[in-house]
Amino acid sequence: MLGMNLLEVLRGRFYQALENWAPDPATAAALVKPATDSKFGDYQANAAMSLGKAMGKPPRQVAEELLARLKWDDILEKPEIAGPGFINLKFKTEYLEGLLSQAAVDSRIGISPVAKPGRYVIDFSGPNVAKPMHVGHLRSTILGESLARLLRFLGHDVITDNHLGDWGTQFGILIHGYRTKLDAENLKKNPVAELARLYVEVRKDFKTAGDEDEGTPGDPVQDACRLETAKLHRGDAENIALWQKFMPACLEEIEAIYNRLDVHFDHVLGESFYQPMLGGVVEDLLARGIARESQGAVGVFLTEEGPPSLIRKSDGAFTYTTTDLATIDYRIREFQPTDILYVVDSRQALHFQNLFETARRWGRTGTDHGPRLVHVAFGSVLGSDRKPIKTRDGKAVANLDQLLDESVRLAGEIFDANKAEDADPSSRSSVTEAVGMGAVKYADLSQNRTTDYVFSWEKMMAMEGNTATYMQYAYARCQSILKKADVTPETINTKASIHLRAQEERALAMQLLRMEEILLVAASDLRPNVITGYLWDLAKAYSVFFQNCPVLKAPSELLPSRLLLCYLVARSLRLGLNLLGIRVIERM
RNA sequence: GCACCCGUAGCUCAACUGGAUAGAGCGUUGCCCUCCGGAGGCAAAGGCUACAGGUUCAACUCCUGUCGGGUGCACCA
Repeated sequence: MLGMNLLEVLRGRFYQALENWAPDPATAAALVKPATDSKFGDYQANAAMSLGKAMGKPPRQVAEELLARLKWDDILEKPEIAGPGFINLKFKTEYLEGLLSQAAVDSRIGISPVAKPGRYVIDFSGPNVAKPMHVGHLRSTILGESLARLLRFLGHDVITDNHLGDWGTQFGILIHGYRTKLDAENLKKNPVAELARLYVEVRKDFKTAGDEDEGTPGDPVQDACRLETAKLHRGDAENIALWQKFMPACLEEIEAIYNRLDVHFDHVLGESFYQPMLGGVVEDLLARGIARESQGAVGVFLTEEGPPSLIRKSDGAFTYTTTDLATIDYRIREFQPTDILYVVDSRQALHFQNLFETARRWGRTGTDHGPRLVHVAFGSVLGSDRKPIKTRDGKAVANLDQLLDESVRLAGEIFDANKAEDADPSSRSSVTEAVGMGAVKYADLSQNRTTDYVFSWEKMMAMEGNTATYMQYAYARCQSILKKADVTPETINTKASIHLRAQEERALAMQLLRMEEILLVAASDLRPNVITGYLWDLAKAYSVFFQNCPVLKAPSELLPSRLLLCYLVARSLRLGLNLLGIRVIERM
């Protein structure tokens, strides 16, 4: 299945033409890009302008000489030079037809796995257990799952790991609640609900209503909770036993959300898992002179003047930096990854910068050894007032489970309003769940992760424009046509020859053939919104095709070709949505 | 005080990492249902890309400064 990536084909051709002729052929070949406007063709080569300077010739002359060296006539129409020296490239339609025919019979729709797979450890979601999950956890969870699916599909070895906050101060709160406010009966009947209740009840007694579990000295309730946490960390048998008693219920609660979101982890190694290793980490860093004592604490001083990263507090407790260092060490030993991705809020950028630098000094990573450590940062979730949503802002938005329920409820309204000719009432719950989850995920993934995310039901549930629902709908329409033509994935003639007569057919074909190129961009940038942008373009191209090219009523010589186009669109949409963690629906 | 991120149409966001006339959705204004699913399509209006310099054949993109917003900076994670 060679040669399906149009961009790579062209770059390869240009590289050959440039080699032994122009300086730095690789860089110049990389200047082959998708056309900025379809009226210029399919792709364009922008190398002549800069080469003109380097070679001391007019750019248009460089373009002409370059074209004379380029082998194009088997796959391209005659390239044209435009403007200051742009080379416009347009594929021969027969070439596109041939590639689509190959894609139609290929289980991966013609998308090749990468030549050199890496091994990625992806650290995402990482909620604090025993605290209700809220919208803030959504982005990491959704983004991480999508990146895992994308990299895996491209042939990389992917290891997902949920680094749970299962050793923090929230357990002090729970233990204190357990000792003072327990409803023993309820704990037996419904442990998840009772623990959630205890957490909320104790938090109500805090003097300050912040987002943090700790912070106000002199608050008797907080002091009591802190004491319980300290006892737990010191290895107090009673508190350890309580922790072990609480954990299954905590895990059960988050597991339910993950199931609903169709999110899965290969490993769930929380902070507690690394506790036995922390003392050794500190000792080793001290012994190597990377960390030193200061004011009773132990820290890594990365700059002369700035504050250190503490790895042991003056009370002897370790910090999350210590845990993260132990985690890096463990992952390198256990998995030998080429890359470790941290899908975490951009507010922790400084922490990761310091962490990665410390890991480097520790010898765990370097330019010639160890994994690439990447903080896949994303913006905050904001309310409609553009202020970050805090847990305590409450409302219907804060609690994740309620949010998902609301999304499904809204999807139900849409389902009921829809007058689908063959609506199947028995499928209502599965359809609304898929539409509801899809809407939430897509709204998030379709936005560049680096920017803050304004939470809006209106936008999330919008059924027009670039949304999950539109994609799911486009998919269902494809399926509907195939069904009416009485073909199935098993019976459709995938070997029928493809004819791209109308310009709408050709435009759709180009879009279909660009998927590999797009997925590679999405993967190298770790940005799923590249995929949603592609799906939106594909769906629009399909819609235009659909509007202008009858399928079922097509002339008999075109019918198999157009059916095959519908089939390929359906498969591409399904694949793209699947990489985003969104399910398709056969009828909706 | 220091550091990092961000200022793009009325609103929410793109712009494939330096390419041609900065694009979508919502909202606004017009069209298109005897037609495979109108959750659609076509068109119009809307911009000094915060501002001022600089680099370049070419700047939303890179550099410097100014203004405005966000976030983070020794014992929370």
